[in-house]
Amino acid sequence: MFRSKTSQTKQRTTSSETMEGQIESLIRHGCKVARELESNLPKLADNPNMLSKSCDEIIKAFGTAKERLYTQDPTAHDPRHMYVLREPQESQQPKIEASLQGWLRSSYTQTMDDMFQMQLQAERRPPFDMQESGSNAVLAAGLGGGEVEGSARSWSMGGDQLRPLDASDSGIGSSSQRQRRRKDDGERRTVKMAAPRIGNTEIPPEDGYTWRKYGQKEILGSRFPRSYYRCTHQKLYQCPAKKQVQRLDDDPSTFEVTYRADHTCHMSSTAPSLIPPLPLTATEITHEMAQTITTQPPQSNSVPLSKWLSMEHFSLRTGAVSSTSGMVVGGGAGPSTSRSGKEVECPVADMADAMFNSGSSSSNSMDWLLGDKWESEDKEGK
DNA sequence: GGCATTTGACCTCC
DNA sequence: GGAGGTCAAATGCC
Repeated sequence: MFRSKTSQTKQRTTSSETMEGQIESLIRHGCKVARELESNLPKLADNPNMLSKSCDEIIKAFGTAKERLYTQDPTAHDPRHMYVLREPQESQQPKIEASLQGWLRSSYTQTMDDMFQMQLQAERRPPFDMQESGSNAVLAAGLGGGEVEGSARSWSMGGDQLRPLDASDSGIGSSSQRQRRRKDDGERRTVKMAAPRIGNTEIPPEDGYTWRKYGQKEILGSRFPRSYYRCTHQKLYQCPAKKQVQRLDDDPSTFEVTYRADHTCHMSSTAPSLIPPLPLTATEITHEMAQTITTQPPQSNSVPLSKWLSMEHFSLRTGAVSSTSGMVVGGGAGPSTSRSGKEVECPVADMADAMFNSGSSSSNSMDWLLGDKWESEDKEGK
C-alpha cells in the first residue's frame, strides 16, 4: 500500500540521474558543435547561412537542456514565467546543478569561454527586447514566445540611444542648495515589462542594472504609486541614469518603466562594470550567441569580424557571488546588488550558477564574467 | 558600519 | 496651487 520512502527517493534519484545524463549529453553536444563552429570559423565567416545553421544547433542543444532542467516545473514552459524560471528550484535543482557544476569544473573548456565571449558581444546591446515606437518602446519581457525571456533579446534602438546627462543635470553635486530640475532632463524612454508571476510581484522586473530607490509617490489618477530609482553608482561615478517604475492601472501585472539618461558608470575606466549585467539562462546565452553572430555584426568601434569571430579578443575572468541572493554578481570591482557590498571570490564553476541558476532577484549574474572584458575592449575601442 | 528602503518634506514646473 | 520629482533623515538589513 505504502511505498517506502527510500524506494521513492531511489526512484527519484534514478530519474534525476537519467535526466542529468541527458542534460549533460545535450550540453556536451552543444559544446561540441560550438567547438566545431569555432574551428571552422575562418571558413564560415563569409557564410552566414552555415553560421546560422550551426548556431541553431547549439541553441537547440542548450535550449533543450534548459527545458529539461525545468521539465518538472510546468510553469517553466510558459515563457511568461521567466521569473519563475530564475527562482532556485529547491527540490530539483541542487542535484542537477551539482552535477553540472561538477561537469563544468572538470570540463570547462575554451567553448565555455567562447560562449561568454559571444555573450559579451550580445551584452553590448541594451537589456531589453524593445520594439521601438517613437520615443516609446515596448518590452517583450517574456510575453512573446520561443526563447524570448525578457532580458536580452533583439535590440533595435538604432541610433536613438539615450544620452547621458551632465552630472549637473542630475542634481548631483549640488551641496549648498538643493537643485531640482525636471525640465530638460534628457530623453525618456518607456518600456513595459511583465511583472513576476510568482514571488514578490511588487518588485519590478530586473533590467540588468543596479538601481537604488530614492522615492515613491502617489500619482494622481493612478492606482499604484510610482517608484523612483537611480543608478546605484550615481555617487561613485556620477552616473545620471534614473528610472521610474509604475504599475499599469488596467494591468497590474505590467510595469511601465521610464528610463531617463543613460548609464555612464560603465564607461569610466574606473567604473565597476562596462556592461549591463544580466542574468541569463543557458538558452538565453546561446540565443544571444546566435543573434550576435547572425544579426549583430561587430560594432563599428569594435574589432574586425574575423578577429571577433576568432574570439581571441577577450579572456575569462573570475568573479564573485552575491552573498544575499546567491547570484553571481559584480566581480572584482563590479557593481553589486548585494546590500553589504561584500563579495566573495568564487570558482569557475559558479558560472553554472550564473547560467543555470540565474534566477533570483539580483541582476548581475554575468557581470563578473564580463566586466573586465568590456573594460579592455572599451579601452581598445578608444 | 555600510548600504538600501521608506517616507515626509521640500522644490520646480505648469 | 497642484502635481511630479527629489532630498534626506529615519529605519532596517546584512
